[in-house]
Amino acid sequence: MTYTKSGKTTAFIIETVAPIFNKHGYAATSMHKITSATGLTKGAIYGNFSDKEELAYEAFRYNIKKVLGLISEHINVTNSPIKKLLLLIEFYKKYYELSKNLGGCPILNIGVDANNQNERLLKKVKDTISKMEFSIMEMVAEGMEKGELKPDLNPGNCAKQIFSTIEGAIFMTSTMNDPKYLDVATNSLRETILTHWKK
Amino acid sequence: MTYTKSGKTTAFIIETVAPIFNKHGYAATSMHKITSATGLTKGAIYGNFSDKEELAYEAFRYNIKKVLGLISEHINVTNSPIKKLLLLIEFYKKYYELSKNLGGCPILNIGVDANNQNERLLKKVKDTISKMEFSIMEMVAEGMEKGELKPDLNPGNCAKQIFSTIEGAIFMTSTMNDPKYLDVATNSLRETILTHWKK
DNA sequence: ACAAAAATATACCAAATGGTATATTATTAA
DNA sequence: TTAATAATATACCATTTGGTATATTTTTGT
Repeated sequence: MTYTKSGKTTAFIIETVAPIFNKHGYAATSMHKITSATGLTKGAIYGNFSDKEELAYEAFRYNIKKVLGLISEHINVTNSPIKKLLLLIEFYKKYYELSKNLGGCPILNIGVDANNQNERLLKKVKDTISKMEFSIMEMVAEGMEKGELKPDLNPGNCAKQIFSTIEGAIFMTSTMNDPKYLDVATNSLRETILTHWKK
Repeated sequence: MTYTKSGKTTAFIIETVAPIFNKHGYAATSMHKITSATGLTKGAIYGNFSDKEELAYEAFRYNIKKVLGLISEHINVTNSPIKKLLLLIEFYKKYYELSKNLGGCPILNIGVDANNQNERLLKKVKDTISKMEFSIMEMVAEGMEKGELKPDLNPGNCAKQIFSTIEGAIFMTSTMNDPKYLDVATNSLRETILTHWKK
């Protein structure tokens, strides 16, 4: 087998740098931090990425891919839409621990950091949010079709409520360093689904 | 009358600089931005503030004072705790417009920005959140005492839920540039209060 | 094993960074 | 009005910033 190095360093840099950008934001992440964290020189970094912005962009993509992967994994054990919704909410109960590895929630951190600062990154955050919101919306809609959920729900609003509530709890929990907020929020969402949305 | 200039420039600098720090964060707000925005020189800035951090700190304090002032103003037209809660929620319906002047929500923006970056600023954010949460908790507790709210509520959890939900909606609305999230969140909170918390 | 190509390190750059010492200008109280 | 004082401007500083040209090393296909 012809061992190929191509792409390996690129991936290593992204992995290493992803939590740094996520934790400290774009402006506060210097090239020096990046070289010292990776143990590589600027030559290596700029040989693999055109500039700091591309690095930040790829770092965000990496983090999102990771989170979305874990979510699908956790959710796709059932075909029932309502069960999927409940599993999604359950996923975020343990999200505080997970997000510590990532350096926080990428959507929240980069969303705030890139706003009014980096158009391209902000667009990527927006696209990610839209995508996740759409997935939740589909679950609700499918739940209505299958008769699991009440027929008078607004799937778009439900999706907005779920995602917005979760992001708020993530912000509070990570700012206050207290998992209680995620607890309260996920409990409240579960109650809403079971006692008001469920048919 | 002996006109005194003392403190006037200090106040002017804070006012001018507050939305900048709020919008761009600490690291991305350079002293150059500050001097060009105020039309003053570094001499004037450093004559009034010891360093950049103090400026950022005072800027946050200024923004918070502004927001808290508007909230009290909006809420303190009644003595009924439940009405106060509903007015609080109503206040955030129009918060998107308001926050544009401030350069976003200071609690959200500085909370995320200062996390893992600036201990002193983060502490101030935490204190502010605790304070606001405590106020909400008191409203709920008083509502229970006065018989406006059901007696089996957990005031601390209620406060966490309200504040957390609102911050999430602010994040989503300002990131997606769509007031819909604040709409959905405030409607949902109002419903919860009126149909589940109200006696 | 070897030449070509790809990846990385070194040494540098101009510009920007936060901050300061000192000169200059405004303001103050007498 | 004037001398003292407070506030601001100017000119400077060392350090750090993101980035690059080029030299060196590694990896690759043969």
